[in-house]
Amino acid sequence: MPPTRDINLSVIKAAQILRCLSGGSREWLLQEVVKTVGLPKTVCHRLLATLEAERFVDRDPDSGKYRLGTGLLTLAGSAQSWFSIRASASQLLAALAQETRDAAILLVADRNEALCIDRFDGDYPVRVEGMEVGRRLPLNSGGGPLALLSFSPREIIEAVLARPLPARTQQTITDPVKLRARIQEVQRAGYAVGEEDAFEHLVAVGAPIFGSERRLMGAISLGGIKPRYDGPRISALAKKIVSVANAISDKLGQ
Amino acid sequence: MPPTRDINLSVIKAAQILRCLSGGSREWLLQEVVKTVGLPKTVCHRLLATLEAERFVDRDPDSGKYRLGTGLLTLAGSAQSWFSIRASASQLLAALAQETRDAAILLVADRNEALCIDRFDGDYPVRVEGMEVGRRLPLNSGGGPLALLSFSPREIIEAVLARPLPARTQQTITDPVKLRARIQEVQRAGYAVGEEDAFEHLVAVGAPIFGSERRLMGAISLGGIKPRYDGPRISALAKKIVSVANAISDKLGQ
DNA sequence: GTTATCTATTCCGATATTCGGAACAATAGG
DNA sequence: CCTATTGTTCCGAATATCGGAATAGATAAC
Repeated sequence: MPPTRDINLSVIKAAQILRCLSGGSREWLLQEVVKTVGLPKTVCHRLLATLEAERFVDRDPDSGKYRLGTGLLTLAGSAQSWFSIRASASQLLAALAQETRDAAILLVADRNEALCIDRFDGDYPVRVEGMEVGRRLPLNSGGGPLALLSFSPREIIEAVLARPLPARTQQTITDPVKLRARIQEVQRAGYAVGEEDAFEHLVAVGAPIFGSERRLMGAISLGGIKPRYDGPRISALAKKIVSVANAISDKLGQ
Repeated sequence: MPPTRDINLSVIKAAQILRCLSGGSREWLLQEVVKTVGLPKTVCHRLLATLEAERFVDRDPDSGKYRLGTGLLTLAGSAQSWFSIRASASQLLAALAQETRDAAILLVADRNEALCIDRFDGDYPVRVEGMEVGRRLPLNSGGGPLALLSFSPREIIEAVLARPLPARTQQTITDPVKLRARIQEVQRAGYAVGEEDAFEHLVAVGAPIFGSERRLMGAISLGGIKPRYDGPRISALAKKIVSVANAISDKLGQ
């Protein structure tokens, strides 16, 4: 690690460890953390002990294995409160999820990515994995992110088009020319359909949410497994999703 | 700060700063952070810069003020996944909130406190503040926490009774003798009603959730403003809440 | 029951890193 | 234009972090 001034290396190491623990949905042995982050055992141990004292890390009382701690929930709760759309959207999103039985999520743009800030699941027995609260997607993959991208200010669209487009699946649009065409399509339609372009076997339909002066505030998206999304249902859902998105926009405008 | 071995002071300071930012639901000037946490300006500045690089902190592009960052959402999402009750409860809780129009929350016991790990709001226009995801309550205040406490293992109950009972409002039970009696009442009834004992003007009804072998896994609670909770409605709601809690318990048992 | 092999934890001197006062920008207000 | 207030950069001194090695504890092997 280069001894850069004006930065605290210990905090960076601690963040590395937290990110390590956030991967794999499992509990971690000290030794596994050591191997993954590549720091000396003593350092990991000390940092983990500190993070545990601060409740950012929990450990299993029996096995002594490490996992992320509940203190993070508390902080994240405060962080979430910055997104005022959540309050306006939650009711309508929950109803949408219930009615369609699929997963309804709320996205905002964050550093040229789509960040999921809320989610409601319908009762369809196959649960959609991958887009939980806090997860991110590149703006070129998925119905929600595409809706977000297509109604973003021109400079953001150009910025995204200028950089390499990450491929999440075979279906992801990675050609900037094609993406530009797709964006125009979405702008015309008012919604975006993503078929297995963000997650295999999943389809999602997204629509944008606007605040006052038609400023883009976020997007909603409804997603489920491919077999449930044939042509006619997509059209029907698209109408519904756009109307819910508009309702949220109206609520925001007030 | 004492130079304690086996702990990383920089990380502790960073945590202090994060907690500072989480307070007040507002953005913070560097100087305000300095005053609040009591560390030198240079140190705060460096730590904030590091936390920003790690996305634990965001700053307003115009004002330069600091707030908690979106990286915390991502970590918290992983942390939340440890609570498997969430998946079993979400459907039923959402339906409960919709039907009653009030706020339905899911609690678990964490270090002798009640930790809110999920929440669904009904559409009643007065929003219940105070118990968002990540917030904590002492086990002696509020319908949910009381339900949690009353069905906890004996040793936890005794541990809580042995320590001083924090008063959140005038109505909070702070006398261990009275609390013991109350616990027995709740055990008999199968649910707990908290009237303005956790938050002024709010009433909540809580019921426990059990896993296999009747091990306590958490509690649900439904809450709203006092005028909406007269005697008859409380009785009716209690029945409903207990039945929802039982349904969640059943789902967990499978 | 004993040994071997894993773990996690503690110790402590060397040294790289953090500290933090002071000087410097940048911005706003009078 | 000057003053006040904020955020940022600088850099030598001080000290907290580092990390190899030793210890303790737990589990598996024989």
